[in-house]
Amino acid sequence: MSSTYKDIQRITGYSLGTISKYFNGGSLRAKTKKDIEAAVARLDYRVNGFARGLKSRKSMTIGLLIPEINGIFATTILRLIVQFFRQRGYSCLICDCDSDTNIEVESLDFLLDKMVDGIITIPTDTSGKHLERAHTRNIPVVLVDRKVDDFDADTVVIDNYSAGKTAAEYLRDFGHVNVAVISGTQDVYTMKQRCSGFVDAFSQLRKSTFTKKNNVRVMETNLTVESGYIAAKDLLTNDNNITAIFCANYELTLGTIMAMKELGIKYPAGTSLFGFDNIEIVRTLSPSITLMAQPMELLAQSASNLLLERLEHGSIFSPKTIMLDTTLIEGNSVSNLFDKANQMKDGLAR
Amino acid sequence: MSSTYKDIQRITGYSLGTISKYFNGGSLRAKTKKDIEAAVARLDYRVNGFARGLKSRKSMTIGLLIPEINGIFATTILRLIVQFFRQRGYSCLICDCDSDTNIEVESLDFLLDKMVDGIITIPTDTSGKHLERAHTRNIPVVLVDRKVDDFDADTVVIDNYSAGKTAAEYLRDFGHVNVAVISGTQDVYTMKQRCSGFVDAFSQLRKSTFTKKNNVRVMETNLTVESGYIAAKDLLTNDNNITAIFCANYELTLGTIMAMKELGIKYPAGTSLFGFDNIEIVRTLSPSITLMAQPMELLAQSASNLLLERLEHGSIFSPKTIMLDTTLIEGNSVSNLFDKANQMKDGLAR
DNA sequence: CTGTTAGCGCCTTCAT
DNA sequence: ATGAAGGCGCTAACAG
Repeated sequence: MSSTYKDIQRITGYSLGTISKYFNGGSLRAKTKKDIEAAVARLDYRVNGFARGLKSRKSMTIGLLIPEINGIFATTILRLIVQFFRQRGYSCLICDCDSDTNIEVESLDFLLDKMVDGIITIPTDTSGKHLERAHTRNIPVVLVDRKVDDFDADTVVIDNYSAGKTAAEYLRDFGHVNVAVISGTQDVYTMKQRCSGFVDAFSQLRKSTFTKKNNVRVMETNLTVESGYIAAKDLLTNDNNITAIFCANYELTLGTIMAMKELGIKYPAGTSLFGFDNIEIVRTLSPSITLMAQPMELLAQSASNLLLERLEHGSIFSPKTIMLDTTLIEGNSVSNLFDKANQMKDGLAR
Repeated sequence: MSSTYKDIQRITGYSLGTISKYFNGGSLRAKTKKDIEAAVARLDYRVNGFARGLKSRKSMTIGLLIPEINGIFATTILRLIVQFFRQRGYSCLICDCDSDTNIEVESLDFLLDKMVDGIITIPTDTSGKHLERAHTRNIPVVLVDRKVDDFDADTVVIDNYSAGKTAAEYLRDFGHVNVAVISGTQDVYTMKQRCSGFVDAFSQLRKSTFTKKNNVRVMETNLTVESGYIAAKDLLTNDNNITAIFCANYELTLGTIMAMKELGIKYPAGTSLFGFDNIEIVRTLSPSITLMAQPMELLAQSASNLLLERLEHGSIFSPKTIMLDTTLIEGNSVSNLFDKANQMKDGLAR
């Protein structure tokens, strides 16, 4: 059983009101502070968060709800957010839902039951209706990475469509026509956007330049290294026309690299590779990978600031959406087919 | 502002006590239940966790405290534990401390403040003294993966020393003498144990068999893919005598594989590779990796059961330690130098 | 089976 | 600057 104000009162003689002030920043005599401080130390006293929350209705806790605790993107963002709020006196409560929408709802309720002051989530469910439960209780919600159809709240996403388009244009400018995408399933907001951007860019190309129908083979799989690896291996062993692969997220990029290396296919010489996310190991490989980089810090920071704003100024109305740009990081994983063609004409290298 | 028992009372006419029973499993008339149920639905009522916790002093919540939310081993275990407790009506509260002992203490206090009923932790601090704070409050603690010097509690670890030894003996039996270890720093319990087991096995070897001092070069670095990659690259470019590398955890294994592939060093032909942890992508690579596999499910299950036992039967005394065995998974990443020697004699392969 | 009552530990006026 | 008193929403023990 832990100690309470009463214990401190017994030791110091001060009243409960005075002791409360000590913990909540009232003005006290130096000696009073000292006395209470000593008692606190002696008792190893900690304020009871439940009792405090019961009155103040604030828990100084933020709920974080993400699809997978194993996803590098999510956990990277998560860490930055946790850090942000720790520095401001908030703790974070982390839930993952295994990409299961039922568990997602459960977890949301769990967070609400724990009286979190606000929620930042990468939603799994595409409708997002479950999040209404938070707004009903006047708990602000910030969406990160994925938009949602039926729920309006502050949102931070990157311009996924443009990212896909940029990748496509880059490959096109290097002469690639037969390309493939390794992507997650299209019910994931980011995947759909990135694929659409990519495929649309190539479709326009078809209309204008090419007579033969150009292929954009889109392979959909799970968002894991292993899935990407399997998909890439499948693709590379069965489709010999592909000159370039666009991987729509980090795990898929890594899996594809593993598959290529295993098959002895070098990039860019054998097949060109265009990746996503400038994090972890991919950042240090050589040849370096050409990829679209997301501004992770900015994402985390924007989301955190949006929520903090709501926490400090109340009101859930007129939500903002922030769309951040991705950056093309040029490495050496995409070959220039035009150069190649020229070189062959000139009788140079292969 | 959310609704309370009083609101339900106003609608149904039942007293607070009866309503409380509805939420805590007392026996009520069918009609009474129906009435309350209807009111609850209408109000979208949820029990106030603060008020409940204040009385009952139970939260039906387990605290999980780990070093890094990015570590695959930890998060794999974590998911299994969360699943276990979810099925039994408990929720889990996840904290990571960035491998920072100060944050670890803070996070522990956070968990205690949230009135968790029990804690499962992979400790960062090697002393573990901070965990006393939990026992003082009569909160049971279960340690997973790492032992701790100054705190006695239920513990589940694998036999890391034997794992290292087994790896060493395997390499030795295949004729490897100049070997290297890529490891985390020795202040991490598992790393120290695995390295000791490995190095000891080779030291004995030296005493008995070899005249020349054999090398076990131990490289210590951070427990990330990137660190393993850098260490392996360094090792492989600067030390030509090494015939085999033992990687002491999953991330280091993966990093080493990336480095080898990048340098064009094939395993087992170029340098042999002995890994750790049979998870994720490493499981599917070919040539397959020879490695020591940890029984992840059993680890998670054992830890969960130990804690559940404490939760249901009280008493923190006479803690148990469970030590689980690792399994040698034989792949094709270690070459048999004896065979090779024979083959050369016979004028066969390279 | 249902109602009454007395706190759980803390915060917040309102006095002093 | 300090003390006294009431109540936050819920639980539990005891009546009825």
